[in-house]
Amino acid sequence: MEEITALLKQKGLKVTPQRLAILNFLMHTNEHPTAETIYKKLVSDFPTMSLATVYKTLEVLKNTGLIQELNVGEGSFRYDAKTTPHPHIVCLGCGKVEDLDESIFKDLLEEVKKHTDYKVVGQKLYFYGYCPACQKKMNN
Amino acid sequence: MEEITALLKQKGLKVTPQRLAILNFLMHTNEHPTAETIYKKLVSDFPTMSLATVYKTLEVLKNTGLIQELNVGEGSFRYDAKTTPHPHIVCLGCGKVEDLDESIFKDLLEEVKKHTDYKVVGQKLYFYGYCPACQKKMNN
DNA sequence: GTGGGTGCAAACAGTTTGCACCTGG
DNA sequence: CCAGGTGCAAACTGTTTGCACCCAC
Repeated sequence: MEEITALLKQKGLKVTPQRLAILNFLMHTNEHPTAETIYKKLVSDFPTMSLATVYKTLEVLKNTGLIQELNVGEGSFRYDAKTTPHPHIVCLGCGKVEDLDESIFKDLLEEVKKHTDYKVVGQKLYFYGYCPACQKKMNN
Repeated sequence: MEEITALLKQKGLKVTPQRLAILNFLMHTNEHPTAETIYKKLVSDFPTMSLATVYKTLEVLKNTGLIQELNVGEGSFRYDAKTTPHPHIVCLGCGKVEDLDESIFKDLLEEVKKHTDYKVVGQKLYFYGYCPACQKKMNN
């Protein structure tokens, strides 16, 4: 928990129990939760926590670069404490979102720059498919 | 307009003026409009057209594969009548969305399949940057 | 004629905002 | 002590739904 306190201080943010809880949760999960999910996981430990605080906190964490926001094409955003640009894969069966190795796109950015006169500063790569568990379900 | 009529019939859809207008508009623009944008462009010609109809129509066109839905990370969806999977680039200055050549990711899917045990069926690639016009603005 | 499509209004989900109170530094 | 954070409720945006009417086939 100290490293998390340090991260927040380093960005000039006040260290509050709510921020610690949210950032800590995001850094120890790989399920790419939505604001709603985060809120539900945390209310039990922080009964006064409100959804508005979760949103506001996610906003500041995003703006300071401590987390990144994903949009895999649902009606809502997901959040990820792994801030290096890396591709995600979405299971169309159960909706879960997992990381893919970023080695996949080693030459991709160069290739894009060659084909456009935009000044490229970021990328989001999403793949869609069926996870092993859902494939099994479909074969039954 | 006949080709559009044919496309709808071919999918077993009733050919209504609203559907013709929406699909026609999408097939002759490259601006990747939102439902709202489509609605605003069409009300002048179809004063009785409602936003609900636009949404319902986009839904059926999407389900029959005549258009695809994009989500570049705004709060809303955009629609594209070019249904081949191709990457998009989003201008962070003015918000416009343009197509990129799909040749960019020729080996990408193979690479992904090698790194995952998901059954991969689709992909969405978004790049973010500044278009030439917005770059110019920033330098002034 | 009838089943599917349309259009209105109302409902809904996710997110944002205003403001009084609270608290970390 | 006070600037900034929190929490509630209300507002807002984008999207969906229920239902009566309409029209393409």
